Amino acid sequence: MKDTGKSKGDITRERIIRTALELVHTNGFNRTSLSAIMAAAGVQKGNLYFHFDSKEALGLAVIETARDNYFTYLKRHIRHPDPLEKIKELMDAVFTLHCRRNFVGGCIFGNIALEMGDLNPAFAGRIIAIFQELKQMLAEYIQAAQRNGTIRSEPTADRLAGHVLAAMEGSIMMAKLNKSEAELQNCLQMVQYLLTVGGCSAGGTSGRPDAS
Amino acid sequence: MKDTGKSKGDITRERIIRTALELVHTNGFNRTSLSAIMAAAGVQKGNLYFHFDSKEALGLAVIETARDNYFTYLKRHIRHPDPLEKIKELMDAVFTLHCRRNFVGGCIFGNIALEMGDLNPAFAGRIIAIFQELKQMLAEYIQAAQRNGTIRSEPTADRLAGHVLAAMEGSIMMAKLNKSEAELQNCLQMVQYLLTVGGCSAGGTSGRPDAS
DNA sequence: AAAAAAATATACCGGACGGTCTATAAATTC
DNA sequence: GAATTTATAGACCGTCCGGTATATTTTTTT
Repeated sequence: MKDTGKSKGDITRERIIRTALELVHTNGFNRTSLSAIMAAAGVQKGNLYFHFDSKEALGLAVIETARDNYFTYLKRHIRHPDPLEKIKELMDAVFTLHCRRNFVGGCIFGNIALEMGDLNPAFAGRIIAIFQELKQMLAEYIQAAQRNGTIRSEPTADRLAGHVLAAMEGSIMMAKLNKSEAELQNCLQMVQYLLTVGGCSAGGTSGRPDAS
Repeated sequence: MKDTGKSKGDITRERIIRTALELVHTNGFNRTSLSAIMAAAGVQKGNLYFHFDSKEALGLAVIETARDNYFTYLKRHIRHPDPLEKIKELMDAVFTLHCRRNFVGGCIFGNIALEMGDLNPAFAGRIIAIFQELKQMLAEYIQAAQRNGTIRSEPTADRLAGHVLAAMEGSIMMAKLNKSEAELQNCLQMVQYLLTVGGCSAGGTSGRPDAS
């Protein structure tokens, strides 16, 4: 038969990754055992090791898939032409994701960053690159909004983007810990304050956030 | 002999906690094995289990000691009478700590928050309380500065404090991941922007941060 | 000094871990 | 349809894990 895209092995491989992704997201990498992945994916050990050389290799594939899912999801939710609105849409999309998960798991990239940052250079390198992508995405929107006049021009777009990303990760940490969206909403408002108050010419499309 | 404070057992117990604290800080709780603690503390298993009922009990004692060390350290480094300066001193003290560690380990509370937040309610509860203490500390300084006129009065002190704490944790995560203090310094500056720019009457003792 | 309590040492346990090896079963190629 | 590659299954291994049970030493009390 001609090659029609996905072979049986590909499907199994993807199912393993998808299953492992969910388990790693909620339990962390080290606490997710191969046997747990095998049981959840309905796969025997020999099969798993046919598709992946090691647990680390599977972990890297999981990170890659998580990244792809994440950016696909983000791009699907950022539709507004105005750059400042795009930033809000981005943050809102991220935070909605965590609310839907009932704050279980938190940010899988942040989790891996803290769990493996000091232990596995390969993992750390991939997470660094993913955060860099995210920061770049934010920085482009911010820069456009600065040219637009809807965001203050004083601190560099890069600096502002770095802070927004850090604040988001910190807020997600607090949300996971407290099982509450309060800190996520607060982050959204505080970032709006930081970006728009003082030194920006126009109020943009939504104006200043209220202090409710 | 009369009781002169620390018995031999107390000293051993403290040595175990101190050793475990360092190991947990750099490797995480789950990846720190009892045998590693035993080897590093020069203690046999029977001795360890004489002082602690379980690994979890030891972990809770470690968190408690880390908390005490942390607040003692902070209070020692916050000396300025001006509340806005106190906030800067606090952040600076925290960040200096991480620089001195060469960004290895990061924030032990944040680490445990992400590692155990979904898995161990006892751990999560203690970390929640510690972050609450920190937030309260920040909120008091912020509120004083708001009355002072050196910090804008619009968002609640509580809201601002929550954001500062989240931003700090996120920055420490990035610093640990990238082994760089850049994100810590950026956090300090962005927080100063957020707190002081727009709506505050006076420039305080140090004025606006430059964008270097 | 004897008795009691506190503190430390050591051997052991069941189980889970990541990983390897070999045997098949299924699909593809020739 | 035979050969060969791809894919799956399952038994096995050495190691380390947290925890227990017991023995021994040290300290304190009487």
